[in-house]
This record gives sequence, C-alpha cells and structure tokens, in this order.
Amino acid sequence: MRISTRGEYGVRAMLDLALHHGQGPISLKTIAERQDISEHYLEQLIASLRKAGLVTSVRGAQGGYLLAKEPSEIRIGDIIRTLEGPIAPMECVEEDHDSCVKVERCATRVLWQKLQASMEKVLDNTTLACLCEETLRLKAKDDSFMYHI
Amino acid sequence: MRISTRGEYGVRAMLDLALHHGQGPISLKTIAERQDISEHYLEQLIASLRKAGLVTSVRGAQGGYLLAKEPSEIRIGDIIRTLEGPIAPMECVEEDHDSCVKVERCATRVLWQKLQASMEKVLDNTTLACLCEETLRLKAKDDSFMYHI
DNA sequence: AGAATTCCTAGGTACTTACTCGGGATTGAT
DNA sequence: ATCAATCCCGAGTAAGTACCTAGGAATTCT
Repeated sequence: MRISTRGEYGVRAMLDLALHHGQGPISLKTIAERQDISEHYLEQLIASLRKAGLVTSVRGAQGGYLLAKEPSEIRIGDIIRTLEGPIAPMECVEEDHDSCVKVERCATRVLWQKLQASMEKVLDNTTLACLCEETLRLKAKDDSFMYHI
Repeated sequence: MRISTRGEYGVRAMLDLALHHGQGPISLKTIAERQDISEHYLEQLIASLRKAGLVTSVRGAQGGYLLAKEPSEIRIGDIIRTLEGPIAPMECVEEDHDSCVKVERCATRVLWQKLQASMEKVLDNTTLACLCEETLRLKAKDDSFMYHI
C-alpha cells in the first residue's frame, strides 16, 4: 500500500523544479544534490516525465530541465500515474479490465472503486502550485521559530 | 500503489465467512475452493487474522473458522492493517516516525497525510456487513437479469 | 576545441511477493 | 482407541520489482 521511491522522488524533483520555475533550466545534478537522490536513478525517472510531456529538456552546457507547463497545471496525479502506473489499489479497477465472474468478488470491487476514487480526488486536486504555497508557509513558520530562540 | 494479494485474498476470505456467518465453522478447504485461493497460502493469511483476533478457529474434524465478532463490527481497515501493515502511502506518515529535516519534503508530507486520511476513511467506514449487503444487492440484480433472457 | 550536460542502453544486486512443501498437533466421529 | 479431518508452524523457492551502477554517444555553450 505504499507509493514507491519512483513516485516519491518524482514528486520531490518536480516540486524542486516548480520552486525554481522561471529561473532557466535546472541540471539533473543540482536536483539530485538538493533532493539527495541518486543522479543516475533520477535520470531514469525524469526520462519518463519527459516522455509524458511534464518536463522539457535543454541539452548541452548550461542545459537542464524545465517544467513543461505552469505549476498550477501539473497535478500530482499526473506525476504518480507517469511513474507508478494507474492509480488503482487493485487490478480489477484499472481501465478496460473485464469485470470478474463471481458476484461476491464484485462486492469487494465496489469497495476498491471507492478507495480508488478517494485517492484520485486527493492526488488530482493537488497541483505543484499548491505544494509551492505549502512550502512557503512551512518556511515562514520555520523562520519565526528560529527568531524565538 | 497496489494492495497485494494478502489484502485481497484476506478480504475475500473474511467476506466469505461473513456471508456464512451463523452456520458453524467453515473449513479452510471450503473457503479456498469457493474463493479460488491456494489452501496453504490462505492458511498463512488466516493465521495472521486469528492472531489479530478477527477470526476464531475450531480444531479437529468438522472444525474450521468463524468470525470473532459480528460482521458489522469488523472494518475492512482492520483486515488490511493486519495483512498489509499500516495504511500509509509513504513511510514518513506512519506512526512514530520522526519528521524529516527538509522543509520542502514536509510540504509533500502534508500531501501524503491527506492521501492517507482519505484512504483510511473509506476502509474504516466499510464493514463486512456493508459488503454482505452489497453482495445481496448484486445477487438480486443478477437474478433479475437472468429472468429477462 | 573543449567542457558541461542531456540522452540512451545494458546490467546487477538485494529485497519482496506469492506461493509450495513437509510435517506435527489437536480434536470429533466411529 | 483409532482414524481422518483440520488446524498449526517453519522453511524454502522462483519470479518479479526497486534501486542503483557503468559507460558512452549526442548536443550545445563558451
């Protein structure tokens, strides 16, 4: 019932890009260092994100990666689906899967569908812009805490 | 992002017991055949459910398993937590886990907490009794469909 | 030209999952 | 008392997945 490191690292990398949106291309190395992720592993993940049209790349010196859209237009669900596959707690609730034979099983299927819907609601209603705001909020709290010492 | 077969089979087996609640102990073999699950594998799962106090066993000939409580008192969340561990999409939102160092990461943590809450809400608001009702509803539909032919 | 960087392919290790196997302990029916 | 059904327990295994590594070709800035 866990999101794997693919999803975790992917979201963190995308948030990193979002927080530096408008500052030109960010190199893989920079993201990997800031986020403490293996550079080569991150390369594989970001390749998937590029193919999915969520980031664009600039090759050559001073190159790097950029968000392909505004942070407010990239949903966390898009990132997770790209890196982890369909958001489905059970095979039988994935798209174009034949319904099962046994009626009893389909009662559980209704449950898995509800679970799926609730997960998609959270992940598709949160965008990178939301996480940027949240980050600023947390930073502000952090700073005020430091002044108290 | 999938529930494994442990959770899937466990819920199916428990629903099977719930649908035959009050009919005396049901043998492992019967459940395994009805639910099309490997008997030895199911044995392991049901052993965990027994230790968690969700089922009781009756040994010897004509023995088998019984729900330890009423179907309305067994939440799907209890079954999943027993067989799959804590319902947490990310390690950092499990109980008694130290918060992470980086502020940026904690912005994503807020997201994972929301996701976790939405999942627990669905799984803890559904009981075996709910699934029994759903099964009867589906059976009724199925029968009326057959009469139409 | 040369340095920085993305891009691409291939492979390897350690862990997890989904089982299987073998045998022992307990108990009800006869 | 015996037998057969059934629960109970521990170990083993094959396939898949997650994560990481290595190396080199292509591209672009300076």
